[in-house]
Amino acid sequence: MRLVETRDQILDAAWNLFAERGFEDVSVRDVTNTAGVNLASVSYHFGGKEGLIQETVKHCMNPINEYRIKLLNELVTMHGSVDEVPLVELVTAFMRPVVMPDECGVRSGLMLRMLARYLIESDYTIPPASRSLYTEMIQAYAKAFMVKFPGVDPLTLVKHMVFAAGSVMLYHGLGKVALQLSSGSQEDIGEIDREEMLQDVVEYTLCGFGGRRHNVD
Amino acid sequence: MRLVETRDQILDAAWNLFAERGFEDVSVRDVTNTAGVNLASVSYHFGGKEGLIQETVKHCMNPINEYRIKLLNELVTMHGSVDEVPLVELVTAFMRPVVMPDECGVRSGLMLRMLARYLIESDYTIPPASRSLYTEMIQAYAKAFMVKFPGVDPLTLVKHMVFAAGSVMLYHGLGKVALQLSSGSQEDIGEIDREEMLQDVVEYTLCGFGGRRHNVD
DNA sequence: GTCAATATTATACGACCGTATTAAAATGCG
DNA sequence: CGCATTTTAATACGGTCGTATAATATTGAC
Repeated sequence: MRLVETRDQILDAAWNLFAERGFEDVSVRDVTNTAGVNLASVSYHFGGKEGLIQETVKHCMNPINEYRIKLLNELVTMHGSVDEVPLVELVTAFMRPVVMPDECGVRSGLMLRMLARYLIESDYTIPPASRSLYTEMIQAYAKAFMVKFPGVDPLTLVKHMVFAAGSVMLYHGLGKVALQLSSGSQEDIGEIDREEMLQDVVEYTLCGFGGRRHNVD
Repeated sequence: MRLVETRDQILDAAWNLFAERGFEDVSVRDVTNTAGVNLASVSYHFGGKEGLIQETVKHCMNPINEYRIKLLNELVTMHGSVDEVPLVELVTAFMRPVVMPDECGVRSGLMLRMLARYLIESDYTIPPASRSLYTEMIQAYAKAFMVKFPGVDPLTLVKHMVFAAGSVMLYHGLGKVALQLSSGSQEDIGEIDREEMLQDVVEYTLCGFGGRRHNVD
């Protein structure tokens, strides 16, 4: 079956190029040349460039949110009920798919970058093909956090989820720069350890969610 | 003096257009038409599109970091020494310029969006014209946080600063969406109250920096 | 093997892009 | 005023873009 191959080759090339250089900066010709297929294939399979973008983002975003839901469900069944799931595991389930996208089939650390790109360039609009899943995910976690923090305003919890999602967004890119600058050294700091990063951001998020101020000063 | 007017008109138009639609998506013609000046003015005053972008970003980024440094200095002189500045005020000084850009002459809430755009599209590279100021700012705050947390690994503190900066980045855009989704309602939630947002994100950041876990479960 | 459906290719079209060139106009100074 | 400098304007150029069209090739069912 040739049809599947071509379509997937295009998506594969689009994924890498879009993530690396952005949607506007990559031409349909760039994609088809990289994929080794004909220019017109994009129109045929995706209806045009915009369709290709939507499909590419969907193939990146949906597995993340599916993985989040899966992890949450696993936690609930494992501990019997939502309110028995430790907060740290809840937060980890929420963050892990973003830091470790490979675990849900989303390759490469370019994922966050492409997602950020799309969100910003599309006026923070979740692509239609991913919206219902996103809603489901947000609501599931919101409900879980509401169980853990019965006294806290639900809106505040959602805000914290957004803060948490944002925290990790700059880490891949700016994090390296900032770390480099602050340490004063010019040499590249190299790849960031993902497990350590996950632990860091979970700890940080955990404190933010906890909502209690540390007793310094 | 006509020269200043034209240059400023271009920067003004570029600011709005770039923030709203992105750098790639806005043509030099869009800018000059909006500004009501001739197409060639951009080449003349900025050397080309790239020069215009750099200048626009600089005019948005530098005041933010200058304001951050200014607030920090004020706090130090006010309280006598760094270690006497309450942590909450330190975090507020770091966050406030980003949430309230108008206070340092950076108009409109499009600032964060344009900055995010630029950082992502430029591979998280701070523009050369803003780099030294950025470095100065990061190092000043890093030093201050090190005073407040003498036992904490400096690298961890920088990470927390990056987390904090990221937290607020999605709030303008995705925050609205998420809040809307989670509440289940379809209607637009309207403009976000900035003072409330600052308070929220400061509180959240404060907890993250505190590094102590809340005693839920 | 035939044939309709599906998939791929080659190619052309019109539109818009960023920049350079050249001329016109405005400005500042003696 | 007169003139050199700076600024604005009109326009042309080469290139690339996304898309549509038409022809060719491949597939799968009978």
